[in-house]
Amino acid sequence: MRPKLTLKQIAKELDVSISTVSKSLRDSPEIGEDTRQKVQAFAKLYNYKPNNIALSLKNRKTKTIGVVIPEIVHHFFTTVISGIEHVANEKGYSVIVCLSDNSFDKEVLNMEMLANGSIDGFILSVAKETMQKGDYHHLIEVVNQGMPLVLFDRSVEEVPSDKVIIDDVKGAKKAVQCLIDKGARNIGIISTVDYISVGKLRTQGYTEALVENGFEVNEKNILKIENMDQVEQEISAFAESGDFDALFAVNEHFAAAAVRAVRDKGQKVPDDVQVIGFTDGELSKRFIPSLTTISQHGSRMGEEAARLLIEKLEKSPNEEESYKTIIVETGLIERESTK
Amino acid sequence: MRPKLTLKQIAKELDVSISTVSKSLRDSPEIGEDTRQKVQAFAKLYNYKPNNIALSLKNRKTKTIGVVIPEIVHHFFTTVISGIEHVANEKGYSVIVCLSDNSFDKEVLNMEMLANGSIDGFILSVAKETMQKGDYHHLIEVVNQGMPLVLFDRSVEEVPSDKVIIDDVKGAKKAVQCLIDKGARNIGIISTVDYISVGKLRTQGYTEALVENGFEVNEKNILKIENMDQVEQEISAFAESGDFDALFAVNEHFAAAAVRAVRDKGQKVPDDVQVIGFTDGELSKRFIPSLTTISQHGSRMGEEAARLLIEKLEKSPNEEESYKTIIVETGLIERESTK
DNA sequence: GTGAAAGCGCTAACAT
DNA sequence: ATGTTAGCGCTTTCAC
Repeated sequence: MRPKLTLKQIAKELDVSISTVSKSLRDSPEIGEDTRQKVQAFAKLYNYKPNNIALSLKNRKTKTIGVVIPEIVHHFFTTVISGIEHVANEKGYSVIVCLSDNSFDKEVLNMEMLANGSIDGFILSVAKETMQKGDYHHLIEVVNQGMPLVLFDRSVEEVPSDKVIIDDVKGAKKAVQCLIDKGARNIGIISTVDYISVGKLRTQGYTEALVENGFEVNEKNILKIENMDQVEQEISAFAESGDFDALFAVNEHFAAAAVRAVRDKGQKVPDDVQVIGFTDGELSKRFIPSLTTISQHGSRMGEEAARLLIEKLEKSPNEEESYKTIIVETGLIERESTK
Repeated sequence: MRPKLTLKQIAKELDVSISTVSKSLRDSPEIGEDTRQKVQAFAKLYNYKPNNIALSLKNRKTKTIGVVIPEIVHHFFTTVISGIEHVANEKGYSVIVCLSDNSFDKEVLNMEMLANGSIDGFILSVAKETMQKGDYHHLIEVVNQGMPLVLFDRSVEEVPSDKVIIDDVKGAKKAVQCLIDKGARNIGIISTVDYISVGKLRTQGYTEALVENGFEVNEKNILKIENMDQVEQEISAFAESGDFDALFAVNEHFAAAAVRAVRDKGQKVPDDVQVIGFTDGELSKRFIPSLTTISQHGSRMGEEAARLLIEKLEKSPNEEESYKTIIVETGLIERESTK
């Protein structure tokens, strides 16, 4: 077992001072040609690589980005991470991923841990529980300490920071408009409870689209799923409860469950009931029928978030503060679950 | 903007020495009761937290685990990460995730980056390209430097390290046996090319199961998918090519595609053709028909890997070296795609 | 009971 | 052209 080489050891080995070694390796003009050659050759031979931790301590920056997300077993977040990774690596940054499990406490804990020098800045999507509590101290605290923060997807107005979001209202309108254009007249929405901002906004988009098309909004056509353990049952009951010719689901699981509920009811998708989802994942693509969906472009969001963060990290500290919000356009992907 | 507090500042503020502050905070008995109280109160008030980087440098350990995986947009890896995260956090470790994108070069680069002091040990699943090349220098190098490494899923014999794998052969046999028990007589397998060890092993399991049951093995019933861009077409052609009454797919995408191919051919799942997959993801669960599958217990694998790594990290360095291989049992989850 | 000093690995201003 | 020194934030040994 051969432990990692340090400058000190090289210096001893070559019988020069540590700083000579350091300068040689960084091609400082102060150093004589021959010494430089010698040192570089030695370093190369033994595959010297500077210690990141020491560099971090010295430079007061770690070149790593902390990502905190509610859950990873979720295709959307996964694509976001992938987007973040790509631009981060491109610019020489590492990514450290923490999961909040949608818990407020874990979110706080993770952030504290990372904020103590481990990272240069945050990219974060707020935990469900945090939104519920409406307590954003930890986020505000972090920006007060001068650590850049980019919020994405589940973002909150109360925190002064860069943001990358989609236009949920517009996306939902797009979905509903699509259904109306395809002849739907009695459209149900399967959404989440209102404290999840995306659920709320998508419901709003649904309502607006109906109104703009001169349709009535019927509260009975709006399902807000509370308990994630009973998604199937709730959706089944909902489908039974009304005479829908189209259903708009705010995520792909709900959409899949909706298709199943329609089937169970003895109706056909898309002939009797059209279904449209939100978030374009594997499930939507592979499902039979494959699901028409509003795509969120997760990896685009990740890329934008990373770019925004790195931009902030690398600008001179005395530039004036300003926060951007990037709205990533949603797309409509038509597949088999609509006519 | 209020930057992070350091020991130095506390010392100045309280007009004591840095070491007094340090000791007070760590409840050293050397320090007088009153000073200790004073320091601790101050630290608490201003929410002092020690700098991780400085601690890492001092202790020569980072309390973080590096995870390198081929891709994240893949439910299995996602569940593994989630498993790793949970036990890591429990034991006070952070997790830093890097993607190799199945590229040899990116795998090497990522590992070099992480190995330079950023982490205490690796959990890794080998990139496709790396397996293809059969070049494991970077892995061996890392263990030679004394950095613990745990390989999971796509593991390689050539590297002396702990391993967490599933018994692919046995899992595949379980799948095929299930099909045979349910009356299948002409079973096709949809696999990957042989340099992907899991593809090879699962194909082997398939063959063994057939032989053990007194069936003939027909090369024409074995599809090895080469080009991931043409999965659908290849599977369609394969389904058309034979008169199968059951198909065993080595992952869930292939299984979903198989169902579709069967449908396109005008046959029914499971009545005419039964289908069974490998890896239990969202897709299998939500698909219609939902897919019978061999489950890999990704999060169990992640947990085991993390436990193995942390165990090694925390044992005294002079204990004798020994490598464990943990085989996580596969399970059979019966759903609608089999009779 | 408190503080000074060394050291983790590295860089850079400042000697020589 | 090379070396010495200080310092990033922290712990710990050793003096006082």
